[in-house]
Amino acid sequence: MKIDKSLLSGSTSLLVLSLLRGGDKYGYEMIALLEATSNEVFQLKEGTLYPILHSLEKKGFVEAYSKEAPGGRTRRYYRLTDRGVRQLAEERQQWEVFSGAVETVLRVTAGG
Amino acid sequence: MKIDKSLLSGSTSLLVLSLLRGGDKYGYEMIALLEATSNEVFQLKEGTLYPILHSLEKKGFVEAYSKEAPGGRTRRYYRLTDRGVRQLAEERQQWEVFSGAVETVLRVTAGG
DNA sequence: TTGACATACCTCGACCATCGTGGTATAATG
DNA sequence: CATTATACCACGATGGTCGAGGTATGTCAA
Repeated sequence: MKIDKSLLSGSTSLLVLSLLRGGDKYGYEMIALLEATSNEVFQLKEGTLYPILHSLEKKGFVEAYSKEAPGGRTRRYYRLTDRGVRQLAEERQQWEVFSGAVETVLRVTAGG
Repeated sequence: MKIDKSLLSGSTSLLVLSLLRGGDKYGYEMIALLEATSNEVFQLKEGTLYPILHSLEKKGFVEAYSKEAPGGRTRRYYRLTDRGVRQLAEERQQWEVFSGAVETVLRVTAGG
């Protein structure tokens, strides 16, 4: 199912931080991983992800380092910082509150 | 709890359509109602809601009509059209898919 | 060795949704 | 008569995402 893009707004950093909680990852990997774990619902574009990663780095939530891949190519890995862990917890809670509120409105008004 | 505004993106029309499923309403009323039913999580600004209402009207999902209020003031009520009902069903399903996908990513990557 | 393709990173301009501010007007309150 | 609450609306700014494009390397087959 095609999802309206604007729904994604605001949850991307939560998703990225969440991915990194499972271990360091590089950009291209995250896009594929997000697509796989979400059943193709999330199909982040590179033009979306890289700016997000740079912004998270600037805010001190992630740290980047380069590492040689088996083939000899260099990849840019991202690691969650302590501040990033705290930020993840914060954004997770915001997500719970927000989605809970949406569900409540849907339930109350539509008798669902 | 303060919610990042961008989380709201994309779900506002769902919320508005959903409100109207419970009966015709006017703008000012919707803002107050959304705030109340969501436990103060949603605090739509007028500058946000009215453009949304006009856009929904333009798309044929709602119809507007003026009605005199008890005091003598004129209010602009909005009513869900048949197309609006279908659109609501569509957006509801998108929301379910989307929020389910977020939950999945959170669960898988953070062992929650 | 040449071309095609997948991997991998990045930038930039455009778009769109939301916000904040400000404006208008009426009814109720003191 | 001034203030507050109600009620509608427009407009410029902001910020997140997209699409398109650029660069570079490794792999595979012809």
